[in-house]
Amino acid sequence: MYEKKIPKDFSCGMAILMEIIGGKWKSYLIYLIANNVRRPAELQRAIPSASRRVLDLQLRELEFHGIIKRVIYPEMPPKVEYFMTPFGESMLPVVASMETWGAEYMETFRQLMENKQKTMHTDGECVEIKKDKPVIRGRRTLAKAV
Amino acid sequence: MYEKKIPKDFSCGMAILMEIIGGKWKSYLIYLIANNVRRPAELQRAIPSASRRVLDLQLRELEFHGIIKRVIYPEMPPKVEYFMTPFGESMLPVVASMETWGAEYMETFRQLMENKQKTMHTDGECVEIKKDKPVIRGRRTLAKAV
DNA sequence: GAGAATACGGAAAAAATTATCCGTATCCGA
DNA sequence: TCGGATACGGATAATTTTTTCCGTATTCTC
Repeated sequence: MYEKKIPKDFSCGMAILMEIIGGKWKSYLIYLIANNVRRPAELQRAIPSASRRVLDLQLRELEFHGIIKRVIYPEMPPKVEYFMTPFGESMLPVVASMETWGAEYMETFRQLMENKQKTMHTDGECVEIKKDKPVIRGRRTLAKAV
Repeated sequence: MYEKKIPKDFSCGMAILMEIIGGKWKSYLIYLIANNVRRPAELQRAIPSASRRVLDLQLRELEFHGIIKRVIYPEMPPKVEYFMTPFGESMLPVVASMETWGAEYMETFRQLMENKQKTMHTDGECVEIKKDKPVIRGRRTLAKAV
């Protein structure tokens, strides 16, 4: 594993949760494994936009953190399956609530971002913005304004 | 803001939530602001391990994502306050559940990590590990074992 | 026997995030 | 008038994460 240089401080709950599910695909992996998608190749097919390598790495980390368990069947061709540990299962409600919130506010979020886009790329007239943003944003402008 | 090169896909709830609170200190900031720590300097004092710069950046992003609102009082010396937006408040229960889970399992997690440490740095005898890990971990070993 | 599937790892490049250090400006108090 | 408080931004370095591309090995099918 990559050797970290900046020590981490796990004195608060969020830090721990983030350490565990912070990776780009980890929450997907947890979700999938909890829903019986167990084998590496299946997981890769389920998340095609992720490279095989990262999924591997993140699965290792989830295993390292005690969230999932890797079971190897000594067969040929190789067979591996992942299972949630009890510790991992304990976090499913949290993951679910995160997913639920995100899904519920997906539209809100998208529309918000769309509006930003508009006001950011329109070089012609971003009137409302020009009205207050400079005053709000710039230090210099504020100074002048006062 | 840093211009991203890999487009993001917000088709799932987790991705949205992560986009919003993924930053290193964002959840702290949300927590603090929701608990009436409003002014930039206060926030910085509350999170001394974070550099001023990152907090600024992450506050900008939270504002950009519609989670908090920045209110400028045109005074001298400068005064700024952050407030949760309704959208931001809607995510407080989720943040709370994340924090709660993390706090609840903090000890579990720490002990787990401690054990890993032991088995990783003991060069003398990590007997249990040697018994099964190599078989589990290495491809080659498995091949031989079969 | 070539090519698919299974599973995995190393090395290096690319991308993203965070840290560090510099600067701006005003005001207040010693 | 100097140091500290307020608040902020640019540029660059360091760190971390993710991607890409290479390789290993076995078995089964065509």
